[in-house]
Amino acid sequence: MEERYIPGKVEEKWQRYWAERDLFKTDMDPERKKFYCLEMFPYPSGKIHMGHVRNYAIGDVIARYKRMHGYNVLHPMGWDAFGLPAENAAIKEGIHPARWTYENIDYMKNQLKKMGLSYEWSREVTTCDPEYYKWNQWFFLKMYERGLAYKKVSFVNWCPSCLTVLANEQVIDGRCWRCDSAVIQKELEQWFFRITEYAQELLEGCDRLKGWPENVVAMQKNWIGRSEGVEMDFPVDGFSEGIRIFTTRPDTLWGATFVCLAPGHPLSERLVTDRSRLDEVKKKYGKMEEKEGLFTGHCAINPMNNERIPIYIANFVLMEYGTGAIMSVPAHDQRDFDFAKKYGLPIKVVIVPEGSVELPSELNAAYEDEGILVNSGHFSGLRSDEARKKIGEYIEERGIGKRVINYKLRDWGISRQRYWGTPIPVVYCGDCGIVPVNEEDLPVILPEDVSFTGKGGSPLLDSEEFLKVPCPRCGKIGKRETDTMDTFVDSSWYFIRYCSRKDEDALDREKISYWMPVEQYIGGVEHAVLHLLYSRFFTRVLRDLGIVEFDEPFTNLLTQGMVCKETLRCPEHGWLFPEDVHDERCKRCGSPVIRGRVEKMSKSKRNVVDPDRMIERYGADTVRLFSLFAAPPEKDLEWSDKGVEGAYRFLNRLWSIVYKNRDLISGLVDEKSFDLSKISAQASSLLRKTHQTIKRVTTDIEREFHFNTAIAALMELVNEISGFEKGNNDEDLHVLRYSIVTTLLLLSPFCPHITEELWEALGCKPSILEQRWPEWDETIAAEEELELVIQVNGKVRSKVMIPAGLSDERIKGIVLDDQRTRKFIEGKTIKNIFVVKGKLVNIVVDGY
RNA sequence: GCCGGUGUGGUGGAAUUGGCAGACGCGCCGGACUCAAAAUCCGGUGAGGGCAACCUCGUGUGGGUUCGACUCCCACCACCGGCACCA
Repeated sequence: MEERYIPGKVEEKWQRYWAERDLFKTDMDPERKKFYCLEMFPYPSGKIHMGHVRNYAIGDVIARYKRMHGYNVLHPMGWDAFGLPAENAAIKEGIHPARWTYENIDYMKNQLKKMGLSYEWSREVTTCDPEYYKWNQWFFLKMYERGLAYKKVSFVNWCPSCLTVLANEQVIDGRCWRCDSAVIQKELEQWFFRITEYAQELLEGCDRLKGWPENVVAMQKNWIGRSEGVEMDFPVDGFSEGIRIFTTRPDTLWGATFVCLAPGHPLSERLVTDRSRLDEVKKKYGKMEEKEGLFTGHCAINPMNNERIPIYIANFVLMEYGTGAIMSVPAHDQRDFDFAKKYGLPIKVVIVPEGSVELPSELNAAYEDEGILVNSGHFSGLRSDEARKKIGEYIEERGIGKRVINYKLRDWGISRQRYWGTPIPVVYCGDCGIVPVNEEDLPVILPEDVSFTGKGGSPLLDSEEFLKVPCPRCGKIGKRETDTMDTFVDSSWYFIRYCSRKDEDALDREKISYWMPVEQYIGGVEHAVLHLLYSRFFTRVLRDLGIVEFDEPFTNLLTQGMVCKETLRCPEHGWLFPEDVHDERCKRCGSPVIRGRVEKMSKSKRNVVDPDRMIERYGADTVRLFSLFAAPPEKDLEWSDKGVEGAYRFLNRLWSIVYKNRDLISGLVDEKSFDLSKISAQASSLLRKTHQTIKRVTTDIEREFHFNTAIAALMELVNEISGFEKGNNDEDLHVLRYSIVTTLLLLSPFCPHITEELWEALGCKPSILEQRWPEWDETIAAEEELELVIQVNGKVRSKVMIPAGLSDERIKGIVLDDQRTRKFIEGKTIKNIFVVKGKLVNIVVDGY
C-alpha cells in the first residue's frame, strides 16, 4: 500500500477481510461472559440518515470495545419491516409493499456494510417475514387464551389520512405521529392488549431501571400515571343502581353539587330521553376547546350529606378513566367550576386555606389547593390529607365505597385497518362467534395478490381467498379478521428473536436465557413511552408464558441525541440548501441569507447531510469519528462540515506519522515494559502520556460512554507522538512503537478500518479487533513532577514544580519559600493553609 | 398547569469527590514552505488594562454555605423536551 491514505480502498479491503472470515459471528458459550449490545432496528424507509449513522456508530464502538475486553458479544441487526410507508408507496407508485420493502432493505444493508459495523448478519430479523410474524400471531393466541387480548367497542383515535386507528401512544399533540394529520375520535370495535393488567408492575419496575436515563423513566411513570382515591356509589332517584364515581379528593365530597357522566357511559343512554342532544354532546367528546353538557333530568343523592344533586352528561368526562363518572366540586376543581358557571350550578366551598377563615363568597376560580375542611359534617376542621385518610376509612366501614388505585395507562389498541402488517389470527363464525385460528395453522399468511387503490379500506377486504375460511371450530364458512396488528407488536420482542439464528428455534429457552437481557440498548428518545413500554409489557407476558425468566429486557439504555444542522432561509424562496447560497446571499434572488436555528435534520428544512456522500468523500472512519467526537452521545449533535474535515485531518495525520516511522519500528518486537534508565526524558514522557491515555480513554468509555473526551485524549497522544524525537538510544524506538501501537488499539473501536490497515503496516498480525484492550500501569501514568498551584485567599498567585509524593509539611515549606507567593503574604498573618494532595495549596491570610 | 432537562469563549464542547475555568476540535490571527495558491507544518487566540513582569473581571441572574463554588443550597430568568379536561 502506498503512503497516501485512501479511505475507500482501505475500508473495502477490511470489510471484505472481516466478512470472509466471519469475524463477528458469535455462539452461545456458557464459559464466557456475554454482552448483548443492541441498537434499535430501523424502518426500511429507503436510505439511512445521519441519525442512524450516529446510533450505529455508538453501538459499534461499545460492541467492539467489549469484544476487546474478552466478552462474548451479541451484536445483531434487523428490519422493522411492516408499516404504512410501504403501502403508501404501493398506492402512489404501484409497487408492491413487499418488493418496496425488500429492495429498501437491500440498499440500506449495503449502506450499513459500508460503515464497517460489526454486525452478525446471520441473525438478521425481518419482521415482514412469515417466519417472524408467525410468532406475533402465536403470542396473540396465547394472550387471547389468557384474556390478555380482547375485543371491545370504544372511542379510538382515528387518523383520517392514514385511514387507521392509532394507539394513544401514537397520538402526539392531537396529531398522527406519522403523518401529522389531526386525529379524530371514532367509535369502533377493536382488538386490545391488556397492558393495564401490568400497570402496577410496570410502574414498580421503573424504580429498578437503574441503567436508564432518568427522563425516560420519568416519562414512563408519568404515562402509567398512578393515582390513589376512592370509588363510591351515588344513588339515583328512581333507579335501583347508583352511579359509581372515582375521586382523588374525597376531602371535597361535601362540596359536590352535581354529577357528570361520560357520553359513552352505559347509564347515559337510559337516563337521557333526547337522543339527538346526546349525540351532539358525544360529537364533542374529548374535544378540548369547550365544555359541553346536557342535563339528564335526573338527580343523584350525595351519600355524605344526602343532598339531591343533578346528573349531567359532560363531554370532558372520559369513559376510559376511572369509572366514566365523576362527582363535580366546582369550588375546588377548575373544570367543574367552568362547567358550573356555564350551566348556572351552585358552587359550595368546603376547603379553606390553612390559617384563613374563609374564601371570598364570589369565587372567580376554583381553589384547588389543600386546606382545612369546612361544612363537611364531623370532618370539618381536619386538614385535607388527614380528612382523605379518615373519610376513606369511614366510607369503607359503612360499605358505601372503597379506596382504589387508578392508572392513566389504557389498554393497547392493536388493530390497524391496513394491509402491510401481521394478520390477526381470528375467524368470525356465524355460529361460534370469535374463533382463534389453530396454532398448527400458523402463520396466517398475508396474501400478496391484492390491489392497492388507496380507497375504501383495507385491500384484504378484496381477497376472497383470504377472507372466506372455514371456522376452525365448526368448519362452517366464516369471515377472517382483516385488521392487521400495530407494527409496535413486531418490535416488542425482536430482541429475543436475535438470540437464535434464522434457521433455528425462535424461542430456544436456553439461548434466550444465555443472551438476554440486553446489557446495552441504544436508540432515540422518541420511543420513551412507545416501543420501550410495549417491550417491557411483552417481556412480562412472555415471562408469564414461561418463555423467559426475567422481567426487564433492557438493563442499560442510552438515548442518543438528535443530529442537527444549521438552517438557511431566503426571505423570497424559503429554506435553502447550502449550495443555493453564495457569499451569504441566495443564488436565485441575491437576498441576504438568514442563518436560522440549529434544527434536527429534515428534508423539508433542507439541512440534511447524506451519509453516502460523506462516506464516499471522507470514508466511514471519518464519519464515525466525527459523529462520536462532536458531542457526548446523549446530547444533540450539531453537524459541521468543517468539523468533519478536522476528523479527516486527524486520521491523515495519524496515517503519515505511522508511515514516517514505519521503517524504524515495523521490525521491532513488541514490548510492554521498559528499562526506564535506558530511555530518554522525551521517551519517558511519551510513555507516561501513553499510559495516561489508556487510562483516560478507558474510564471515559466506562463512564457514560463519553467518546468525545476519549477521542480528545487520543488526539493529545497523537500530538505528542508527532512531536517526539528519539534520543540517542534504541530503546526509545521501542517506546515509540509501543505508543503508536497502543494508539491504534485504543482508536480501533472508533475507526476500525484505518487502524487495521496501520496495524498491518507495522507488521502486526491482523485482526486488530481480536486484540486485547491495553492496560495501564498506574505508577507509569503518575507524574514524577507535579505542578503545584498556590493560592492566597482563593486566588491563584503562583505555580511551582514539585516532586510527587511530598508530605504536607514539606509542601508548606516550599510554598512559603516561593518568591512570588511571598509578595502576597508578607506582613500578613497566616490564618490557615489548606493542602490538596498533589494539586493545590491555599494560604488564608488576614488583612487582605 | 404538572414532570424532566439545559444554560460555560467567536463556535462544538472539556473540567473524576467542591480545588488552576476554557482540555480537544472548529474558526480566526501570525509565521514557515511556495513564483503564487491549495494542502501541510509551527506559534498565538475569554474580556479589559499595562511597554512589561503582572493586575482586574469572567461559567444565565440574585443571594447563601465554604479557606475555596461551573460544581452544593435557596429564589428567579431564559430556552428545550414530555404529559395535559386523567376527576
